Amino acid sequence: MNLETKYWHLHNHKLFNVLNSAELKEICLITNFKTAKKGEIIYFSHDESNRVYTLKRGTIKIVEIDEKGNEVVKDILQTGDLFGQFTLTNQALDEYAVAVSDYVTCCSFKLDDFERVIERNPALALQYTKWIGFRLKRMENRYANLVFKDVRARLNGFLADWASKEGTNHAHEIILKNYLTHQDIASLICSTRQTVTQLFNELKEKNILDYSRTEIIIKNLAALN
Amino acid sequence: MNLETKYWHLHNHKLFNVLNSAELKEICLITNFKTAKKGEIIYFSHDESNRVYTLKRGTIKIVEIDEKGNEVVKDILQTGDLFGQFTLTNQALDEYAVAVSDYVTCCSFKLDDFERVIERNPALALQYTKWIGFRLKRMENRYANLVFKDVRARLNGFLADWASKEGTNHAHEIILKNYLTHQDIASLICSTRQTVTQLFNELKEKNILDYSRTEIIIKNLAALN
DNA sequence: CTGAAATGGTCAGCCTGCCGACATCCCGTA
DNA sequence: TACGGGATGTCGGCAGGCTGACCATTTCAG
Repeated sequence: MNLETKYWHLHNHKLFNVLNSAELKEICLITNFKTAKKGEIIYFSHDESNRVYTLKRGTIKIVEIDEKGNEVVKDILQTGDLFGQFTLTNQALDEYAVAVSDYVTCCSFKLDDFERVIERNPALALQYTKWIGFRLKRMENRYANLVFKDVRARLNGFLADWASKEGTNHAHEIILKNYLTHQDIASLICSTRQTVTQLFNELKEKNILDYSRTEIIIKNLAALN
Repeated sequence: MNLETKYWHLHNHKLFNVLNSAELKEICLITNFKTAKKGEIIYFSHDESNRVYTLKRGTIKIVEIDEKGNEVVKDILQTGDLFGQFTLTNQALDEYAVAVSDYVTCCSFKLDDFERVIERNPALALQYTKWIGFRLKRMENRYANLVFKDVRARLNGFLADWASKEGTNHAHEIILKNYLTHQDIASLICSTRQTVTQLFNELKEKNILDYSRTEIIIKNLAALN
């Protein structure tokens, strides 16, 4: 990929828009680009040199693995998000990132290079710090959810959240393109496939939503709270 | 509190030791100090101007409150830790900090002031970012614990952790000064008082530990894993 | 010293939601 | 169009651990 394209890609990123064009060009030099199709694995925490990734396009999921080999979908990330060793520490949990949509594009930096850039750009540093702060807040929220709410409330909250992020309005209905399986959703809200299926059918019965394998139509958003 | 004392307080902090003395003196000017005794509340997220705190001495606990008024001990912090609006965003969960030990000392900055300092000190920015990253990692771990482990495993893990942080060795035994109630512990590992009591007695029965209201003596650390 | 409040101990009952098992449905591919 | 694998639907069983209830013990202020 040539520098022009890289420049264009980074230019509009919320994280890098605090940089002037000279600084941006400098970053372009240390950037690596990568593309992936649906189902392809983008990064593996243990067989990878320490890298920070930003997602330029598409949707990916981050899957965490515990000692016993259980897998849990830890996060769904959209365009603009960061993943990999973005905490700037090199001790990672066992996790990998996999493309959920087609045409995923992301760029990455070596941890060391990125640190050096941050050290020279205070505005970027501040921006980046806030970014991570956001992630921490988000994680704290998820934790609180798990502590305070039951499965039903967590699913409802998840759906409301999803709708507000990616839903498109169509005459009192909100339509969601569904790229997640019940298993994925279960994993995200920390439950099991069966329970999710059951709750989905319950919601359908109550006429709160309709769904198929490809989309979810929310008819009564208010009922999810 | 005079500048000399402030200077001395900040000098050895892991976060601020990347600054030279001129920079440090500058920070001293915007610092506020506060002391508290056991049981006193140090900060309340909603009736407080946005501030970042660092704990200079003593132990505190962070308590989170949900919409229904349920309280959960979110964290126990030791000397050197950060709390308050340290993510540099001004939207906080409902929480407060309360002194657990006597003679708690902490210093605080206004969010804006602190941001300005960070913007001018890239090294500090980097250090600070790593700090928050560390907190994020810790939070992710707690989340994973909740997802993967049952209550017994969580309690064992919690005790092992505690022992490694604050335990003092005495002839094959590890002694912990116990400033937490069963209720506190339950809250931290996301369980209930009764269950914690029950598990503690089980551990005592198996001769893995002894405990009273004031201390916990771990006799067989290995058995906790 | 005394009484109230906080903490710890114990138990029966029950409920959420996990687990295993199996049937069915959908969809891409050959 | 037939096949196979992944995704979804459904159900009974059951257990971890929460709930409420009550009492004993310790702590601490007045």
